[in-house]
Amino acid sequence: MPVKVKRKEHINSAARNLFRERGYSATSMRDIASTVGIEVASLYNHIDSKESMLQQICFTMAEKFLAIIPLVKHLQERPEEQLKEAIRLHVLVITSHADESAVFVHEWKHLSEPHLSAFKKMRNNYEGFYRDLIRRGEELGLFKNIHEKFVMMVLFSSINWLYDYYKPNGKLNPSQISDIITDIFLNGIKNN
Amino acid sequence: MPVKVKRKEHINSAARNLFRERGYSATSMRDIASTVGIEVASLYNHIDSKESMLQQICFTMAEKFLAIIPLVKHLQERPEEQLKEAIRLHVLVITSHADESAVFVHEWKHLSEPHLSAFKKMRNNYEGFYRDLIRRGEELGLFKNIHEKFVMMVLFSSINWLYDYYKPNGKLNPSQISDIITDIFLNGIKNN
DNA sequence: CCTACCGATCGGTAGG
DNA sequence: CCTACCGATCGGTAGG
Repeated sequence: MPVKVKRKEHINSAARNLFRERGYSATSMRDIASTVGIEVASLYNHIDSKESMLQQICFTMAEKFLAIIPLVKHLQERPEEQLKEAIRLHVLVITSHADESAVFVHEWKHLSEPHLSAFKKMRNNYEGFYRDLIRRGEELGLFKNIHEKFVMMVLFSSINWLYDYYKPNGKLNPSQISDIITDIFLNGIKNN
Repeated sequence: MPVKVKRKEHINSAARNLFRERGYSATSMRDIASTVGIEVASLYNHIDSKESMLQQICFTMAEKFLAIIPLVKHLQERPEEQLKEAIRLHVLVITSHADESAVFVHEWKHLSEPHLSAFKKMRNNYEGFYRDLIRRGEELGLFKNIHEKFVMMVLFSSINWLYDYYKPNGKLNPSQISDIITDIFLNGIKNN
């Protein structure tokens, strides 16, 4: 990898990590510079601005999540199996990008317009996909009849904290994690 | 209520709300002052510092949550019923203090020492109570045998986002919310 | 990639 | 409760 690209990646990875640990607002460009080991001014040879780094993280992750939708739809199976597969892929994205996932979940509100609106739109699309799956499961009598938005929220909140739990060398690997989540969640909402 | 107390409460409520909406770091004392309708300097006749307001919120909420433990233990029932009651009370605290709950969940990391350590200790005690309940349920064969820390995390993450969902005039009241959460969660972890 | 520097804003204080 | 102000720090730029 060229030296310049490597340095840029170093800066972005420091930013990701600090944004996650301290939050976007509490992280200064000086923090990032000193983590990387260069002067603040030098950062700007590689990146455009503090917010541009936040944008990159949020939108890259949004795309990774949205890419799950066509993969799952392509399966053409029942809502239960589709949901299972969607959870499996979602967990894979989170566990393989823990820092970025934390920033995606918590720091998007610091985006400025028009990025903020664009981000919310993408997130709504993603959530809508799960709501539809849940609604279809309810209509087919597979799931209990609960307000889909509520069930969707329970699912997402159970899943979106995994970046905090997951450790690459921990007791559970991504596959075991999604199995357990799927087991608890699907048994929880299953009719009978 | 005396005028002075009323003004203080006004300041604290503005702070709670802004800390929740924008985050602690992104909220300035000038934001709080202008929401209340006074000058920044005047804030300091009522409060000690920006962090003192964060401390007040975090520790007041920690105490409200910890107060649930003796109430539940006093019941002397099976883990399943104790867990159900704990969830009911936890949801009540969150739904009746939505702003403070959001701050409690997300902004505690901006506490300085020794408050930060004290806060973490209280939170660990609270989480430990739920882990014990879950472990006892597993030992009695009532719950599936899953790593209790993981189950505890799923439970808390499902519950701690409720401040975002709950609207005082929304479709579900606190009692319905805890019924659904309990239903999904306990069926999810129940043995058969 | 650094030195030197910018205007803006930060939390907070003195003094009345 | 306000006017006036403090030193520190912010994101970012000019110029080499």
